[in-house]
Amino acid sequence: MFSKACEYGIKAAIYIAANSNEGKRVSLKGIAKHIDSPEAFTAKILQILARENIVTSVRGINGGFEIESHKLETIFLSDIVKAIDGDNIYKGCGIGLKDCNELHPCPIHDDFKKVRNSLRKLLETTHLKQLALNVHSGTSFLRV
Amino acid sequence: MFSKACEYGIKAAIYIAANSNEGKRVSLKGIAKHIDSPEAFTAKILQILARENIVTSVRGINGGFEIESHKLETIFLSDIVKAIDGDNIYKGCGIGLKDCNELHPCPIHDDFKKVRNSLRKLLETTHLKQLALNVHSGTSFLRV
DNA sequence: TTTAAACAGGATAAATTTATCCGAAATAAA
DNA sequence: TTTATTTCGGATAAATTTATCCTGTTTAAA
Repeated sequence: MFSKACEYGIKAAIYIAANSNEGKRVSLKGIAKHIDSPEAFTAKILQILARENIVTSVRGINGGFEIESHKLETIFLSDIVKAIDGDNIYKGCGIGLKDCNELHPCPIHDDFKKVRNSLRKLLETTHLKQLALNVHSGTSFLRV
Repeated sequence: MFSKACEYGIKAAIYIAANSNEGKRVSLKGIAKHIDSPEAFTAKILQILARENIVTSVRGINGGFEIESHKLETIFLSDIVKAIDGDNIYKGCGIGLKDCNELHPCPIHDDFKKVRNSLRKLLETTHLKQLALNVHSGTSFLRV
């Protein structure tokens, strides 16, 4: 569904969000450990999220990553997916046609439109705060 | 969503189905041309579909690929996707956790379950005959 | 029986994705 | 100011996916 990079990105963002919600900044090392991802690769992904202003990075001692708390409810999964994988997953044609649309549909166009739309809606309405709260309360988990 | 190989596989299967429905056998060359795919790579994918008894291959002059007509309504998109990409796309966890389930859900488990289920249902209820008929009638298209 | 058409499948190459390494830059604390 | 910590970002490597090539086998027709 999503690329590995995107999966790491989603997990990392949720972990950072859960901590930022408590005023805690977290380091790359801590993130990689908690979401069970390769450290250096995760660094690359966090750089993308930082460039896109999804997370804030701070260098030096006691540095790390955080998300401004007022942003927690305005960053949606779609923002993260779009930054890393692009939006083809919920916009493109199911069988990869360049020119697939209502007037010129591929054979599975109508069926896939529903799935893709429900995916898009989900990603565009799920923000980091709700995910972070679930993790924090122990309702859901980020690893194993 | 699907791998390139799987996209080619779906298109090829629909094209073969549309022709088999009219009693016509089609060659690799003809398939690749009509679905706009690389010939040698498409051959590999058709080998997979042949091994899985989804399509029948015939060697030699006038050979090619066909699908037994009685099978057209019993081969579903899920069979093709499963043969090429496996079923992780509509069974696995959205963020790649090994042990994600109701009792131990990832943060996006519930939301994704719906999308994945609708995808699974779609793939498991759409058979080749209906797709082939749409292509044949000009209601939908396989390329460009 | 010879020939040409067509798929099978192993080997290899190209492209992309995933992952690692390392020096540079920034920053807070000693 | 020095030092230790931590992210940044370029280079490189490993793994996977996508794509090509070539030889062998099958088959029908000449």
